[in-house]
Amino acid sequence: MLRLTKKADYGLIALKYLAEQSTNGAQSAKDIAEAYHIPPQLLAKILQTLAKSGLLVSHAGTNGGYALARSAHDISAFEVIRAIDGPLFITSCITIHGTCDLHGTCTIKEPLRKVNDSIKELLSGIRVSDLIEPIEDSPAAALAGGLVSIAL
Amino acid sequence: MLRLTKKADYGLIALKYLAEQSTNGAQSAKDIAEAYHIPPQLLAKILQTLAKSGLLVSHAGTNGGYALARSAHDISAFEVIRAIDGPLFITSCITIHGTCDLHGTCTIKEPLRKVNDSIKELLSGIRVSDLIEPIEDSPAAALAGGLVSIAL
DNA sequence: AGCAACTCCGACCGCATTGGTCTTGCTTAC
DNA sequence: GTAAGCAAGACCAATGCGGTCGGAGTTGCT
Repeated sequence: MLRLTKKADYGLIALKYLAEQSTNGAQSAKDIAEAYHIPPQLLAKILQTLAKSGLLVSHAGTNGGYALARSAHDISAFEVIRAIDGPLFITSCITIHGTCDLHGTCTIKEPLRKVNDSIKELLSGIRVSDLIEPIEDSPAAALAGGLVSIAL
Repeated sequence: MLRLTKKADYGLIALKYLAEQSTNGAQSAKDIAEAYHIPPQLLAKILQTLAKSGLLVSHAGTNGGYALARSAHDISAFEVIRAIDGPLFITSCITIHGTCDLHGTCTIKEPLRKVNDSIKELLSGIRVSDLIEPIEDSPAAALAGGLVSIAL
């Protein structure tokens, strides 16, 4: 259920790495890939996508590479996932056009949309900076954006 | 992002229908399929899966069909989705064996697992019975299981 | 300025999964 | 016995994910 793609995984890992190494200037796709044993060319493509989305800035040439466009604290996991996987939704009922392909007889669309929004808020509350420090369960809870309510 | 399969959609729709028609005895797969313009044979396969998972009871023969095994109030959306789509997880890092394929260097596994659990709780709080009545935003909020907290 | 190394960038491809169909066999009610 | 309905399996097409390849542009060094 609810699988997000490997690309999104890689993207998050890369962003975390870039956040950690932000003082060392730009990091090349190859370096990041080697650090985590990720297929280099695949990661390169992911980073390109993120750069096109404005989350990263790219710098070509020798000693070039990628760097965060914003502070790690201002980039949410939701933005990253949406940039990579596209604006997909929890259910096929909810398309980009908002229309349901079930001839208007789909009756579970609205409840699922609420779930969709809740998940969206959930992910929006998670920042790249939150991924860095080792997890401290209790105190980080407040930091993470706290509570997400679901109203059916 | 976070798409759940069309099969799960169909399954939820069918369960909602069965909950509504629970007083009329068993409903055949064909009837449900026609009511919502769903491919009959596909829905049949989905209902078989749900029956095998113990969420539905099947009754063969004339006037046979499917009925809810439990009260609509006791079946959560999470159970339905898991029964149909299997025990998949939000990220490829979290496999059934709990091992990460990134050679132990995956550093975002733990945060994402928390997200995974939160979504699981979110869906567990939604019952089939909640899908039936038209959405009343405010009062239903409390009914739906209330608040899901995420601790990073 | 010219060269060479480095890095980004876009197009391309195989394969797994999903959505959907067909066929056959078994069970039950009338 | 027959018709209605479930059960179960193989089978097929398409979408999209994961991964690869070659090219174009930029930078630093001499």
